[in-house]
Amino acid sequence: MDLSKIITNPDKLFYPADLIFKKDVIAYYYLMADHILPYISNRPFVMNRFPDGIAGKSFYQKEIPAYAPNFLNKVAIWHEKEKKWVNYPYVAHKEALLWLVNQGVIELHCWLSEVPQIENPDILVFDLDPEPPLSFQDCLPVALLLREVLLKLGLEAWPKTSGKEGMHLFVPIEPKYGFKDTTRAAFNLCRLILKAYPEKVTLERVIKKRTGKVYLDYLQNSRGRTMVFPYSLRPLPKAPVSTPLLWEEVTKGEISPAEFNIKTIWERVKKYGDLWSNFHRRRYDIKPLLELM
DNA sequence: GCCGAGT
DNA sequence: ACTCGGCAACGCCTG
DNA sequence: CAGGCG
Ligand SMILES: [Mn+2]
Ligand SMILES: [Mn+2]
Repeated sequence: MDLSKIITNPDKLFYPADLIFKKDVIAYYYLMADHILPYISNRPFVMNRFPDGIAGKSFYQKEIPAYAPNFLNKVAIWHEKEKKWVNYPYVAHKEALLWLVNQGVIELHCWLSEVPQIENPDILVFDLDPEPPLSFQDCLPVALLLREVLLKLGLEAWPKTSGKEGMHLFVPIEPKYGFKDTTRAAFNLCRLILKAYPEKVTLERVIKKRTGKVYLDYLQNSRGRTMVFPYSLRPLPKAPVSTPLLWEEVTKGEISPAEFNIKTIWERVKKYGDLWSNFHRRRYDIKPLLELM
């Protein structure tokens, strides 16, 4: 791979307050690629682009640019409302990832399904969004209860920080259901959590009704929605990283998401490697969740 | 980051 | 030669 | 139905 053919403007300032340059973002993804690719490979990718850094104008882009190189793959996805096909890029190797990063992509936003089975998600997600002034700490007991119930039903959840204040649990599933099924499965479990923790969580879609609660955003499992994937940088001061966690850390609660960032993450990766390295060893059937009534 | 339309 | 706008809807839920 | 939401 010839980086000099892929990278432009390496000295552009991307995180002004932290003196983090475009070349630092490129280097981060170059060095982290082996930990990232197992999770994002072959997933339809939505580009959230910051060509002038996090303080500049940003935009989302689904359609792969006409000028993209052949080594960036694409997949046509039907958009029902617009009645048209949209060609999404998907990453299959490091070179493709770095090309996207050079385009100003800072965050890794991917579908929960993989090519070619794009209509069958292989991840079920539990998206914990603490409504301010709640914070990451308030997600912890909710995440633990989710894990406990999932284990009782025979499913395994993998925790990470979102990089902001929230938390994500990913459950690897067999890609044999549709998005409506996985969304229903997530809803069923979230409804159970609401029953157990009515003071802590909410399923309300109207923001004004969420005050003081953690929003369990089960709709994040719908078709066309994306999630931030493991080891994604976030476009926030200090360049926080969406960081895989030990359940022991979730239990102890002595961590905060801001401590995992582009500068500090390497010490953690050296100590633990990829904490999700066994994520793909087993996939689960969501049937027990569909039967929760 | 790059293209294309307008000036 | 230069500037400037565009680059994203999807699909669900609520009232 | 229009509008909110992520
Ligand atoms: Mn979230
Ligand atoms: Mn959310």
